[in-house]
Amino acid sequence: MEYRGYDISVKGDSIFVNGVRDFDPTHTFDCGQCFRWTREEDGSYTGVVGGRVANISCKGAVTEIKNSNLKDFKNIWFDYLDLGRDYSEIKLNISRDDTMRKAVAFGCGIRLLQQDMWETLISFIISANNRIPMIKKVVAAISETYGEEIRYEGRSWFSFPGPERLSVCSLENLELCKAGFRCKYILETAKLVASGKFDLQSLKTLDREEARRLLVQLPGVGYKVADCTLLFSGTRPDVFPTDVWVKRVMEGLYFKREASFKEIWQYAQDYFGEYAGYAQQYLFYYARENKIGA
DNA sequence: TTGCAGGGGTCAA
DNA sequence: TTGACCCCTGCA
Repeated sequence: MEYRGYDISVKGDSIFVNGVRDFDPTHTFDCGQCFRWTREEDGSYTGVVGGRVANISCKGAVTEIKNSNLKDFKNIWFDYLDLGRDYSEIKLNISRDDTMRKAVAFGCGIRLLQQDMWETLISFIISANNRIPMIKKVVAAISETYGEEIRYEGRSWFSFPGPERLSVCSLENLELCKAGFRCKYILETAKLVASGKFDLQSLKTLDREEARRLLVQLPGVGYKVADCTLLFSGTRPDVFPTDVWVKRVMEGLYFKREASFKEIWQYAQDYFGEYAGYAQQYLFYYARENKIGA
């Protein structure tokens, strides 16, 4: 059958999506935007999204989603994998110089996932002054402790707990998940969201600066975490999360001198415009994998 | 083996 | 503008 430009077929518990361009699971799941996907020996990735476990792999233009069905594909995976967006146009748009052309070629299979806003927010609160393997461990520990168990192919997976669940756990228990000084931020943020004092979904309808201004009022959230939350939840494609890596890369490749975070943010807005977030992700992946700025 | 610096930031002074 | 911060890893 055909669905929104893709040729879909179903075999057993697998969905085969034919016609997917600009997608490589390694680029997408290992570029630092998500922390819940595990690489399997065959190069496929298994992860948990919205209480569903799936295994995703790619052969040419055919993407296979195991442990899925047509309904889940339409309701979850199509949007999650950002399949409604034309990446060729984005790549063309942001390939404004040699550096960006190299970065885009290097991470050609990156797609920006439309992740759950709540999980993204907490994940990036954990990311503060932290490294990716550690962030993954902490997110996994929180899920195992407070989430729902899901069995798949003899293994246990766990959904990420909602704000209601996290808001009622004790700080002492949460600290067992090894988030360190970030635990109190997680707990306080959970309470604000669970009580309705902070409405995450409303961010989708606000303009960019208003959404950022609100997010940084949450404990443990500064502009970097706010921008990651907005970008990786598919809310705003035009933010440019600027961490020390991106800062060093921008200084080295564009400014040729030291520059402030604010300066870099403004430059990215002017230079990359509406797709600044995509540019950031290609640049970051390129820089990290090639140790540029290390 | 032990010790120490520092990490994809944020907060408070 | 600057240091502290949990926890873990890498490297003397």
